[in-house]
Amino acid sequence: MARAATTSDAFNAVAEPRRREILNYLALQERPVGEIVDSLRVAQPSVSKHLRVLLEVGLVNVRRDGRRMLYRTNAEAIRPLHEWTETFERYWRHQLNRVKERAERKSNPSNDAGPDFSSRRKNDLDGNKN
Amino acid sequence: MARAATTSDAFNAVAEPRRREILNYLALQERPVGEIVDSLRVAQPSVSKHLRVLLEVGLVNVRRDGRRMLYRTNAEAIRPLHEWTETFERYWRHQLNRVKERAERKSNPSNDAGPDFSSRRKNDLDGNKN
DNA sequence: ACAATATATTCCTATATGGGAATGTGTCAA
DNA sequence: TTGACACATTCCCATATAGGAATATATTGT
Repeated sequence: MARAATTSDAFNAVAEPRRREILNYLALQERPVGEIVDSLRVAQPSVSKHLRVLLEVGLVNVRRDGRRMLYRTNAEAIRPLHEWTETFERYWRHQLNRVKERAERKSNPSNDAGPDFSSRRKNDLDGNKN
Repeated sequence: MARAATTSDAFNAVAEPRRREILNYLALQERPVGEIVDSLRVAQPSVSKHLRVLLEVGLVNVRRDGRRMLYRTNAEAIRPLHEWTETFERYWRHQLNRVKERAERKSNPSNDAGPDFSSRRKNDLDGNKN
């Protein structure tokens, strides 16, 4: 199986950075495609395609105004993401506390041991990725 | 250009539903891979691969315990997503107000016009997709 | 040293992507 | 009707997936 379609849900649609920019831009006011093109410096067909994806997952609305199409962010569709991330809020608060505690104990001089590999994080295995 | 790598940032990593499940599961406690396999009913190699992605973007931590690897969600890495979605909170509040107003006006009987296509949303153009 | 356990990696393939270029479609104005 | 303008769609392609199957690696107990 390949990766899920970008149009399968808001999570996938929003994974693309340009689409996030567009959503930011269209949050305040509705705007015609041409203004998005000019403001974000992206080719027009590219913008149209991104808007199509956003429209399919309900992240934007459109209405026609003469020959222009006015798009606007539908903030409501972002709520599910907000709510999912929110369930982790209490955890990072805890972690912050733990970090603080460790920092406080740090004033206590006792360990000068080597580096700690007990909890690897990203760049340990980055190896290659340029 | 193809889609950005799943390992390019938290947004992309989290787009995959199974990876979100894993993050939920590992938020409370650290767990060995085997338990994830059993609990979420996913093939072991699949779980390992998802964990690799999550590790590369810093969404989980690991530490070894004998022959087991204990993974745990690093909630802190989810904050950027939370913060991005948060910038839209005020907008959906506004929209909710507008919806409420409309609902209140609804008690006023006056319009029986046809359907409104002025603001298309998803399923209007869904056409085919299965 | 060896078998058993736990996890990671590799190989395979169908599928969807995003950008660029070219072209299609719809709307207005004269 | 025709031309100009504003968008949308199509075609092409290099690239990266997620899952399944098979295999590799690491650690422990005997």
